[in-house]
Amino acid sequence: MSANKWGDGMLTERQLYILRVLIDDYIKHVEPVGSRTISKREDITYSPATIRNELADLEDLGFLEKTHTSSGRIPSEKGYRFYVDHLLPSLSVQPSVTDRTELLSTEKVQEAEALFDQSAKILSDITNYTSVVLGPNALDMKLRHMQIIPLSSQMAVAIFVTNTGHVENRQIVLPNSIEPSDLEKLVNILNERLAGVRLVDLNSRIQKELSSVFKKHVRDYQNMGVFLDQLLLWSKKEKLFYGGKTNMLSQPEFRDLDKVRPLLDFLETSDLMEKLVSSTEKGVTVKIGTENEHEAMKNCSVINASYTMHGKHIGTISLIGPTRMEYKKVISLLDSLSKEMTNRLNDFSK
Amino acid sequence: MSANKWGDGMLTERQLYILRVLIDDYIKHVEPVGSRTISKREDITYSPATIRNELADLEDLGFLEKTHTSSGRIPSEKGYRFYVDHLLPSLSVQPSVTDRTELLSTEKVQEAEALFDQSAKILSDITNYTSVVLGPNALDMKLRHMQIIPLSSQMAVAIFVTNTGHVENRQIVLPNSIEPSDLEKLVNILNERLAGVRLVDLNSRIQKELSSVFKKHVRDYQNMGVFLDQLLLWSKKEKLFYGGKTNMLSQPEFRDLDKVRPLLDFLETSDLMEKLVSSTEKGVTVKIGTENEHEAMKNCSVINASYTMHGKHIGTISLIGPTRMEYKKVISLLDSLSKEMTNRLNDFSK
DNA sequence: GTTAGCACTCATTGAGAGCGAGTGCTAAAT
DNA sequence: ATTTAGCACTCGCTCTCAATGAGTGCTAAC
Repeated sequence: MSANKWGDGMLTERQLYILRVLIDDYIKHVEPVGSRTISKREDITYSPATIRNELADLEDLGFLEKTHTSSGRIPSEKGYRFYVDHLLPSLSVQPSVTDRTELLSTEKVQEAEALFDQSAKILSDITNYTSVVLGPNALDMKLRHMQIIPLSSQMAVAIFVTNTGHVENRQIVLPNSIEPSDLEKLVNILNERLAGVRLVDLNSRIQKELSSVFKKHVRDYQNMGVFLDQLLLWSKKEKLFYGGKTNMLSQPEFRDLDKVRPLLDFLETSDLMEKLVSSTEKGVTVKIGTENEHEAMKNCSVINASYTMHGKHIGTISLIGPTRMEYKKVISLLDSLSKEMTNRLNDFSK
Repeated sequence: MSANKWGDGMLTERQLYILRVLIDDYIKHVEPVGSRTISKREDITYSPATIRNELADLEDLGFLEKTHTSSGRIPSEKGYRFYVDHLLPSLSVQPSVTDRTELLSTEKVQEAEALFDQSAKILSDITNYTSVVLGPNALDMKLRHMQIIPLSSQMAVAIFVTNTGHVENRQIVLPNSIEPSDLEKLVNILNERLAGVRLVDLNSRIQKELSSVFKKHVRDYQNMGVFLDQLLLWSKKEKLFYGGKTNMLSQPEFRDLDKVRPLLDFLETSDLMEKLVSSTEKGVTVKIGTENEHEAMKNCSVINASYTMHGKHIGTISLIGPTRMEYKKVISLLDSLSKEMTNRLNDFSK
C-alpha cells in the first residue's frame, strides 16, 4: 500500500482516491458531497459507513470541511491546494479546447492590443469565468523613434515609437525660451543617441551620458532639465484587458448580492488587479483563496499563465473564478492559450 | 383655480401638488406611498380619504400605479415624465454641488482623456449612480501632422496628430514595391495638402483631389490605392469613460440578481452604450424607462448633458440610474459639470 | 366637497410540522 | 482488524397557517 507525504501524516491510496472523487464531484455539482454519493460510484466497493470513516479522517487532516454538523463535506482551501498539486490528472489537452484557441489564429488580429482583448474575451467565453490579460509594459520596450510636433507656440505633442510598433504620446508644455531650431536639434540628438534604450530608462540615461552633448549644442541648458523631466518622466501604466467581468454573477456560490459586490468592485478598481495577476514565474501558476492576499478574493482562485516575446516574459493571461474552479479543464486551456499568444506575438515581429 | 394641460385632461393645483409630493417621497424612500403618509405632511389640510380620491384619479390618468390591489401608489413612467417636465422646482444649483465640481478644477488634469475619466469618477461618486462620458470622436478632429515610421522592411507605424493634440496610430503593411523615397514623398504630399482636413475625410479627399498629384510624383500608382485604403480607412471608435459601474448594485430596486444582471451586462458590452448616451440636443436631456428603447434599460433613466469645444457639441456626460432618480439634484449637477468640462476643455486649447 | 367608518385585500412575518440528506457511534459480521 | 449494518440524532429546507398591518374603495354622514 503506497502513500504520499503531506504535512504531518500520510494518506492511503483509498483516501487519495476518495478525496479526488469528492472534489471532482463538488466542483461539478457545487453541493456538499455525502458518503452515499461517493459509495454509489461503480468503481467504489466500500459501503457508506466505511467512506464516512475516511471522510472524518480527511476532515481531521484539514482537507475537508462541513457546512453544518450533519452536512456532507466540501473541500477546504488546503484540500484544493492538495488537489491541484497532487491529484490533477496529467494535463492532457482536450481536443475541444484546442479547437477554440485556434479561433485566435483565424481571426484577423493585426495589432497586439487586439490580440490581448480577443484572448481575454475568448477565454472568458469558453470558461464562463472572468479573465484578465496583463499587457506588456510599453515602457519596457525600446525606443525606435521619437518626435515632437508643435501644436501652438506653447504646446506640443511628444511621440515615442517603440521597437514593437507601440506608440506612446503625451502633451507637453514648451519652455518659453526654446527656439524651433533648438527643439529640432534636441530631437535629433535624442534619436541618434537613445535608439534602442528602454523608454523607462531614457531619463536616467540622459542624466548620465548626454548632459555634455546638450551643453555643446543646445542653448539655455538650465531650463532644459525641467523640460526633459516633463518629457521623459513616465507614470507606470500597464494595460489590463478584461473578459467576462459579469460572469461571476452566474457562479452559484456568488448568488448572494453581498458576496458578489466586493468582487465586482474589485474588478472595477484595477489598481490592485495588476498585482494580483502579475506573475514572475513562467508557466501556469494557481493561487487559491486567501493565497491571493486580498479580502475580496478569499473565495476565489486566480490562475496565471505568462506569455513571452523573444523568450522574455512580458505579460500574463489570467482567469479568476470561485475556488471551486474546473482546474483540470482550465489549467490546460490557459497553458495552450498563453502559448498561442506567444506564437502570435512573435509572428507580429517578423 | 389654475390648471395645466396634459394629455386629454386637466390637473387641479391640488392634484399637481399631491403628485409632486408623492413622487418626491417615493424617490426618497423607494416604497409605495399611501394616502396617510401624504396627509401627514403639515402643509396638507385634507384627510386621507380625500387624498385617496385624488390618488385614484391620478391613477386613472396614468400618472400613478399600484404594485398590488391594496398597496400605496408608485409613479408610472408617464408620472416621472410629467414630474421632470412640469413639477421640478427651478434648477437652482445647490451650493454643496458646486463645491464638488470645483474638484475638477483643482485636480491636475493635463490631458483631455484624464478630464473625461475624472469627470465620470467624480460624478458617480457624488450621485452613487453610474456615469458615462462619451469622448469626442478623434476622427472628427483635423489633421495637423502625419508621419510614417518604418519598423521593418514590411511593417511601419502610421501616426496622425490632430489639431487638438490627439494622436491616432496604426500599424500598416508596406507594399513590396514601395521605395523609401516614394514613401517620403507620399507623406510630404499628404502633409502639405491635407492639413486641416478631418481624419474621417482624408480618404475621400484623396480620391477626389489628389490622384493626379500622385500620378505625377509617385511610381507604381496602382498598388498605391490598396495601401492608402489601409492607411486611411478608419473604423469608428469613440471612447467611453465609466464611473461607478457597480453602483447599480446598491439601488434597492435592483437588489435582485436577475434584475441587475442584464444591466451590468449592458454596461460591459459597450457597443450599444454609445447610442444610448449620444445626444444631438444641447443642454440636459432626460430619457425615462422605455424611452431609452433598450430592454435592459426599461427600469432606468438616462440623463445626458453635452459639452462643447469652441461652441461645437463634441461629446456627452451621462448618468444612468433607476427611473426613480433624484432628478432635482442630478439634473442641475450634470448641467454644471458639463459646463465645467466645457470650460476646462477650452482652457486646454489656449 | 370633505371625511369618518368599515369591509376587504394582500404582502410579510413567524411558528410549527414534516421531510430528507447527512452524520457519528456501536455492535455485529467478515 | 476491517468493514458494515443499524440506529439515533442534527440540521437545513419547505410547506402551511394564522396573525399583523398598511393600504384600498365605497358608502353614508357632515
